[in-house]
This record gives sequence, C-alpha cells and structure tokens, in this order.
Amino acid sequence: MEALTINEAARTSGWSPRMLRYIEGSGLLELPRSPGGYRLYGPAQLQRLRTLRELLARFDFGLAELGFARRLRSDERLRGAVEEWFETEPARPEHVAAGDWLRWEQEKHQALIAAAADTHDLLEAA
Amino acid sequence: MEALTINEAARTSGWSPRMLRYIEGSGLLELPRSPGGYRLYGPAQLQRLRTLRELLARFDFGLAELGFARRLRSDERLRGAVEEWFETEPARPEHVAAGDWLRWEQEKHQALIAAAADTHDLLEAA
DNA sequence: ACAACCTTGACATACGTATGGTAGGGTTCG
DNA sequence: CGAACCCTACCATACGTATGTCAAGGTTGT
Repeated sequence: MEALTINEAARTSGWSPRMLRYIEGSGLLELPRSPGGYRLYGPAQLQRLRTLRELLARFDFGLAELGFARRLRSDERLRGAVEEWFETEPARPEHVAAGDWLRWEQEKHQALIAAAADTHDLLEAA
Repeated sequence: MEALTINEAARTSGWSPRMLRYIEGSGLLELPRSPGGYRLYGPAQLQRLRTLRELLARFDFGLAELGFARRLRSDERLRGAVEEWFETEPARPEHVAAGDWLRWEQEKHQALIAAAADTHDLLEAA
C-alpha cells in the first residue's frame, strides 16, 4: 500500500521515529493505523509534519505551546478569559513620579479599582 | 505613599514574594519602581495578580502558555502561521479500511498533496 | 543611625518537555 | 517461514518551569 511506515516517514519528514510517536501522543497529529497497529503516514500527514517542523523552528516554540494555541481555538471560555486578562493590561508609563503614579492608575482603571475595593481597604488599613 | 512593597503585595495577592519577582521577570506584569528600586504594587497590579491567579488555576496552565498567548496576540505573522497550520488539519475519520484510506486522503487533500509535491512551489507562486 | 525591608544572584528541588536508547513481543510481506 | 520492521513500555539525559531559601549589600522611614 502507498502509506509510509514510521521509519520511512521519519526520513522524509525530518523528525526522528521517536519524535513522530511523541507528536502523535501530544495530540497534534492523528494517524490512521494499519490493521496490525502500524502508524500510517500519507501525504497529508507528511505535509503536516513538515510544516510543523518549519513552524516550530521559525518561531521557536514547542508542542506544548501549540497545544495551548489549540485549546485557545477550541475553548471559547478559555479564550475569553485570556482575552479579558490581557485587555485589562495597564498601559505602561515610562516612568511615573512617586507621588503621581497612583493617580495615573486611578484615572486609567476606575473599573478595576472599584473591583479592587477590598484591596483598597487593605491598603488603607495599612 | 499608597503603594505596597513586595511582601505586603504577596500577602494580599496570594503569590509568594519569590513568585511576584518571577512573574515580573516573565514579562507578564510591569511594575513601577521606587526611586531606590523597590517594586511598587498598586491596586491595578494587585487586581491583575489576583485575576492571573484565578485564570491559571481555573484553566490549569502556566505563565509560559500565557506568554505564548500574548505572542499570538501581538505577532500577526505567528498568529497567521499557527492558524494556517490548524486550518489544514485533516478531518479525522473514525476508521478507514486499509485499502481505502489513501484514496480518502487524496480526495480530501488534493491541494495539500500538490503542495507537498514541492512545498517551495507554493512560496514562489505567491 | 538603625531596624526592618528590599534587591539581585545563586543553589536546590520537583515536575514537564524534548529526545535518544533498549527490551520483549507482534506485524509485514516476499 | 523468516528477515526486517513496528509497537508499547521503560530508563536516561538535558533543559525549562515553578518555587523555596539564603547571602551580601542597598533603601526606607522614624
């Protein structure tokens, strides 16, 4: 049959057989299996493995990160929560005079400050 | 002044002082500093630290992943490349008979197979 | 000035990621 | 059938993440 087995796939994809199994285990690539259980690599899988290689090398990150990106794509709650966290990111001033910085924060983050009312209490108590 | 120093912030944020420094080092939280170099935690920072804690605990991931999410937000090339990788994800069949699976792949992924013939053609054609 | 607190840097541990092996035991196909 | 290949399950190493702790030295506020 025309599908490659793992060692052949390794030679043409740039990954070691060990890593091909690891990648499958990471959930980032699903593979058909032969009736006897052999992993089968077809053109689509090989292409995917090559682009995966380029992707990770080009931007220097790993399978875990890509897995997280996948979670972000599929889990809307997660995506929303992460987005929300970044959106409340304070714009950063170069440098704020010691006496001014809190005022600056207050102007920019009224809502958050309100949410942090309990913290204010702590601050004042201290 | 109204800003908390690191140990006070630790007590009200749920993070240890050690982790507060670590988080700053991870680039996920920027902090004003006192003239002498002390980290200063205001309401906005404290709020951010608390939500960070909830976020990581609720979805069970780490600072590295959040850092990657940040990269995805700010680096369009990266985002595009990752998106593209996921978009070419083959739809997965439950089970394909040994003699049929390659045909199935071919029907579903003509474009990719062509691209796989020589990945660089695509790049040059563009 | 002084006690209390902060800073950076280094060492340490425990677990996760990335990768390479090896062993015992099936699968393929000529 | 038999050589060549694959599978799963480990062991091992090297580096990254998460976290604690300690030492030497600077900052703060009374």
